[in-house]
Amino acid sequence: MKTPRSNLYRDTWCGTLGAARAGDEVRVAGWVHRRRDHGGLIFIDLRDRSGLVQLVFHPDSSGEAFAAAERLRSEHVVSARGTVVRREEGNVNPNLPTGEIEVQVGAMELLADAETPIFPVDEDADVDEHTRLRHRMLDLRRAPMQDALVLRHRVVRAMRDVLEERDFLEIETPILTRSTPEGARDFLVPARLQPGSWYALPQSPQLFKQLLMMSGYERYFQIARCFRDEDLRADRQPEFTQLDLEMGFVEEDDVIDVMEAVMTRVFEVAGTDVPPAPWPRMGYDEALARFGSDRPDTRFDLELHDVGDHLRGSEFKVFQGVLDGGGAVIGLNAGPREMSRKDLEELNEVVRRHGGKAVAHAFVDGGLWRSPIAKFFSEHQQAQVVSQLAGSDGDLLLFAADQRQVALEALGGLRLELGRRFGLVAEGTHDLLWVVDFPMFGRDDSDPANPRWDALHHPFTAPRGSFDDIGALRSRAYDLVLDGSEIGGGSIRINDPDVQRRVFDALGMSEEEAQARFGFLLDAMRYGAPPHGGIAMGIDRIVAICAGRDSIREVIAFPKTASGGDPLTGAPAPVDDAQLRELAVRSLVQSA
RNA sequence: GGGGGCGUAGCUCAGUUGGUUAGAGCGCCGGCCUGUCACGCCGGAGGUCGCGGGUUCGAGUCCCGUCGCUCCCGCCA
Repeated sequence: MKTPRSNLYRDTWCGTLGAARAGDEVRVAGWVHRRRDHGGLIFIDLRDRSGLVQLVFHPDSSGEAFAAAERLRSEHVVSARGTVVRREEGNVNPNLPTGEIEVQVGAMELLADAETPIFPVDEDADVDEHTRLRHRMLDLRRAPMQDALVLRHRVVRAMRDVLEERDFLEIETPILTRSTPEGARDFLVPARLQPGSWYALPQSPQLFKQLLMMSGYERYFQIARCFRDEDLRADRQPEFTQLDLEMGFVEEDDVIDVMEAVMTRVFEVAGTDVPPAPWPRMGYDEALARFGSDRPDTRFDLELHDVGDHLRGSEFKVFQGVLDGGGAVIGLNAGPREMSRKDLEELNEVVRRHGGKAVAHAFVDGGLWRSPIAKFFSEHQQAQVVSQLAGSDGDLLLFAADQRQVALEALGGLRLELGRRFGLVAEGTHDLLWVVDFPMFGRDDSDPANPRWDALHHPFTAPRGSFDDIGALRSRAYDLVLDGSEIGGGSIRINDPDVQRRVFDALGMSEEEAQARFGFLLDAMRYGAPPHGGIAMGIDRIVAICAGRDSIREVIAFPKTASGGDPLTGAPAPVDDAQLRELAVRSLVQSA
């Protein structure tokens, strides 16, 4: 860190002191990290943002400072003046960057008392997350949080740097905007000046950035806060941050090229070892077929195979029924695994959780199966499957039978669980790929009376192919996947109002409805809309993975709990009836 | 909306089959200590066992409900 401007409290950072400063008079300020009181000699580790330095208090050199030091406790805030002294030979602390020196204090001022911290600030021991969040100001003092937020700053800085080099403009878009059906539930804000009407917080700046392209800005980006009122997860918060960008006159390769440059710099500054760009691209169909996911974790194999062809015509009614019904039997080779009955039952549970019905198993034995279901299949069938799955003696083969997509996704979920359970990913290894060629629409049959098409990406994504077969239409979308986590996604957008109308139509939106909700976009397209496309990257997820954290809450200064609350501020909280009246809002919830 | 896990001292945890006065480490407080750096030694304080109800002679332990946290499915790019 650069030398701070000298003032009343400090003229140097604790963590920057070293042997080169020996003999200097310095003024340092910070928090009492630890104290070691030897009665006649007191050591204080003083902490500021830059690190630690050891202060020494001798009773003879400054009785007043020594007396004050006797009363210091953890997290007291002090400013101290003294001399940087080289430590004697045996007193050097090699574990401390400033361990070659110490500051012999001549004068000290206590700037603020501190109550005993509710949990230790000076060590990284696990503390219940709710306690950490309720006292986040203490938690944020601890090294892991400081490291994470510094890393986050560097990552965002790297993004800005690369985009600056490539002539992007950083432009802000509204936070109070109009409700748009981009899939997720909106956060709503009542409009006082127009009783009965509501703003929505943006799920993303999607429409605004497209308008910016139509307005001639050509290369835009924003570090954008986005809001989605859906249930939380380890990698999902109701408000989150994206690197949002859009480019005019581009096709897929242009956007991907920029993002590979951006992310390469990001991984560089984060010290995250990833394969060099360009990163491989995999079609959606292939990702699903091989890994049972549209965001495959390619750091380990255990790939999926459709083994149905070998198993047709068996006496095993479960498989045969599925095959007769147009379904598939998917298998994977889990490798040489010891599995108790209980373990196998747990695998069943995993498969069920991911939408499957059950998992069948067979151990490879002499090129054939040792399995409760082996008797239903001919030796030829067993051998064919063993061969297709490259099975060796002792390998555990696992099968799921269902509608093809269901079986693939269920076994894909099982694959991830096996990867975790058997530690198939070496610590610190990362893998990246682009997933491309997504279907434009997904079939939603959840309501049998009203089957319909949903946009798999969002309805502004440019389609590829013919509207004659909506199910076969592909989209010009691309997702970037890191270690099985979707860290970003984007697409080439529609810039032709007729195509946009056809997409709305396919989604079951009437002409009038489309005009009412997106008239401004359709209008804009009629006044000279260039071909354009872009991408949005999930900064929270990227930083979490680079920092090796399991949850994005670990890289957000003030995150929310799984129920959407903030234990620090108590948000969300009830408001006065007077406030509601002013907003023309009536609560349907009985107050307690 | 559904399923799993957790809730005992300030923090992290143990607590047997339901059985006397609920324990440990760290932290905290007091005393001693001039070269420690997770300082050390001696002593001490500290508990609504998340909350409510039930079963029982007796509940931290069993049952029901409830609250909070968390992971996953649904949902969500």
